[in-house]
Amino acid sequence: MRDGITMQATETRQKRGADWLAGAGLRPTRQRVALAALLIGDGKDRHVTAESLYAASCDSGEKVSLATVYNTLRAFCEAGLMREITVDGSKSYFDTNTSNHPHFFWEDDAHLTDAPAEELKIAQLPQAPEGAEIAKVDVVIRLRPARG
Amino acid sequence: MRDGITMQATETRQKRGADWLAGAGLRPTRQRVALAALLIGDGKDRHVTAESLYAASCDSGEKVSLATVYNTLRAFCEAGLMREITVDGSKSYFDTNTSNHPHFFWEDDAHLTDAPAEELKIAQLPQAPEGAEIAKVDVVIRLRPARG
DNA sequence: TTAAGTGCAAATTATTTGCAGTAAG
DNA sequence: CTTACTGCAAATAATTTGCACTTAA
Repeated sequence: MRDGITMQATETRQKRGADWLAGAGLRPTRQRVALAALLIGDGKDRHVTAESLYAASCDSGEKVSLATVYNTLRAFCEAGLMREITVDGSKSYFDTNTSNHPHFFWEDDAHLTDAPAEELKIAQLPQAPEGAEIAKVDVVIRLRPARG
Repeated sequence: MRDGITMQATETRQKRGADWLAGAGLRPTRQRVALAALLIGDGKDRHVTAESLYAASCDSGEKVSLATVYNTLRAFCEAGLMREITVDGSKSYFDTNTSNHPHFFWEDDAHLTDAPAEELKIAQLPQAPEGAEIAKVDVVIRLRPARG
């Protein structure tokens, strides 16, 4: 073990992943535990696409098919463990932080990060039209490299 | 002419469409004028998908291929005549209202409408991280049918 | 044992593109 | 005339699905 703080034993990360699954009543299969470990193993929030998570799992040496990555991300969302974020028409992003919060979308390399929720203050929101109610408000702050 | 107010002559609508194109320096081909007439012919803002606009053009009797609808919507966006809105991972929406304003997304039938910009008051926005600047802030208010 | 999960390859959906023909300036 | 536009059909890209096989409970 080269680094006691940042490099956790794989077993620890997998334990956390398994617990996370158990909390949602999901069957802890080898591939789900592996993906869960990659997603929340170090306790940090993460934003992934199916492709990026698939790449990460390949890198980590775990063998999980791309179809399973897709199915698993869907299952995690349905179980309330993750949230799907819509920012770019072409692909779907998934966030391990399920609280309601704004996002930064970096237009130059199309990646997503959390924006500090406490810095966003909405003083007034348009009211929902008759017969409808607000399900969710999505705020995406698109960023580009600063000029100069 | 059955209705002098709501039913405008096709020529009038097409004239408007042609002017709109001319204002952006786009060549007024038959298909562009037809699509433009459908989009802004009556002066109202409109939200379309490539498919919905294609369907509308078929209904109106104009013959425009789906590929051309896609290419034309892109061209209109590049020319600044329309704005692309990202709300649903699966398809792209296009808005004839190019001002910065929030949207209502009706989850039950996946359609989009404008939300009143004056009713949205953002008191504070997260500041852009070092080296980045805010290009745009997208606000999408997701609606579901009110319970009951 | 048995219902749920997995992996592959084929299917779908939204969108783009190559290219030959058509039309606008 | 000359370059941009159009339409078709084929190509892509992201994602889903059918189905035989595996595995957790």
